[in-house]
Amino acid sequence: MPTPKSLLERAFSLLSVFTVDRSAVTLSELSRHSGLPLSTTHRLVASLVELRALDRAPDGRYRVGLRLLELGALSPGSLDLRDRALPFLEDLYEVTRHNVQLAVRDGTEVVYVERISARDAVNVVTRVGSRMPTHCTGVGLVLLAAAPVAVQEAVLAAPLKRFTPRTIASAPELREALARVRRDGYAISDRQIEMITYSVAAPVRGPDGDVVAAVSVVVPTGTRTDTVVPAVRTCGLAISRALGWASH
Amino acid sequence: MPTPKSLLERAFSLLSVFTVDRSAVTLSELSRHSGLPLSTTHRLVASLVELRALDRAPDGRYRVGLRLLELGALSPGSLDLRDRALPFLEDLYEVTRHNVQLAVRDGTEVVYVERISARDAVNVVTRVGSRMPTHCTGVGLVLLAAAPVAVQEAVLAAPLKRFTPRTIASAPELREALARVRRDGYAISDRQIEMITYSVAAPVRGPDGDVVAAVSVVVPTGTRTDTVVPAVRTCGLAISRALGWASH
DNA sequence: AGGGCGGTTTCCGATGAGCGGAAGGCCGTT
DNA sequence: AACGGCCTTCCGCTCATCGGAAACCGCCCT
Repeated sequence: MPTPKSLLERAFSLLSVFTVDRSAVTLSELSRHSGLPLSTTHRLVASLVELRALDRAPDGRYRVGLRLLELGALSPGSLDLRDRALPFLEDLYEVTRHNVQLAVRDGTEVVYVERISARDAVNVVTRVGSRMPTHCTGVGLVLLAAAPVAVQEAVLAAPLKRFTPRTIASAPELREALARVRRDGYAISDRQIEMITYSVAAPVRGPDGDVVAAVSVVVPTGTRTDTVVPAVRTCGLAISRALGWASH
Repeated sequence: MPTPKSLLERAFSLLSVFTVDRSAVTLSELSRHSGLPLSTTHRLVASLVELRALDRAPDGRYRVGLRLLELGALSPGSLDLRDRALPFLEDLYEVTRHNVQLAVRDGTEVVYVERISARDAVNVVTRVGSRMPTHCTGVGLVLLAAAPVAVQEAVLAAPLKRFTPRTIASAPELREALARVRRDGYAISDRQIEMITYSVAAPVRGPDGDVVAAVSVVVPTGTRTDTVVPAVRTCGLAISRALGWASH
């Protein structure tokens, strides 16, 4: 948070203090974590509460306000995409009984817009609204493979975060993986996040044929791919069709 | 939008231009609908794009950015509540095969935080993040019945919007309905929104026993209540228990 | 009781960020 | 060529914002 100057920047650096494991904070915590002077924080927070962007709990702590949930629900993918995709995601879940996810790309990252979580499934690292790098997730590889070259270069140029020994961590490896995704039409991210799971992802296309999202399912290491892959690919095609895409 | 003066107010009046059926707008539309001068709009929008609160589509139109989805996902209910409740909501869906909803109260309105939509269910008026009045929805009645008196009075004092001939539209009716909810421990909102559906709702309690949310299921008019009511109530109790509530 | 402490709220003068009218550029359409 | 949307840039005035300081409020400890 290097000295934000504009008011909006300040306001957002306040909002950025909230994370999954820090969802209710006091005023002073907000001040400390955002780096803003206390009195400034106080004033801004008051405005944000006024606008319902923040909520003040009876105990004095602040939480993210429902206004933001409302606005977030309008973000691309949360509207058309989400509604149309849901039934097909449910089908995919029905078949696989593992975590099913729908994600879109935002810059060099992926953002999950929908998730169906199996009650007793492996992994729960992702949630709606959360971000992950593109290089190490199934959805990421699918979305990156279809992204503008500039974005791909940006990812390739930056250091690739490693989660496990199997994580793609070098540019050549990543290039090869992307080529494979383009050739095959789907991606497998094998034990890149955790050693006990791999994910299979397929593209979702809009009416013009460009990739607007990716579906994936996360299954335990050892699951046979020959049943999962067709299911995911079919799901991707089905959602694409529901979005108005007609294969050439 | 009566002449917002603070910068944040202006920014939010821009964001408020976006709605479910107006999710992509041009700069001038933003200016017109928000009432802000064009050059001001231009400057603010640029900042918001910078912060990823807005996205600019290739065609020049603006959409709500994924940053807001990310932040919205941290709002109360979207975190703890949502995750813990989901499995039980799925159970309820499994049993009823109709639209299942989870909502919290925000001031005098309810906001839906989770929804499981049956593919071929009646009604799709609600969606995650959307708001409804308290007086005419099942979840609304449950939440209002448990709300501070000040909130109840505020609702009773304001005009009650009527959707159908069956909508509760007078203060005495509403008082009686709330009393019934408190007595029975659940609410039935019969044909208040559409004449072809009614909804059954039950409270969800936090560790301290206070009502933090409400579950409901929307079923077609004519469905027998004696199977639906126990299912919804049980679901509400199950989620409460999962949240740490122990019925004294 | 006293006193220290962490958090919260209020005040107010200086200042620079934000304001928005105006002018100019870039399409399509008539 | 002229018109009419829409978008972008410029720039001098001014008022909203800034933040240090000081008071305020429980709360715990001695």
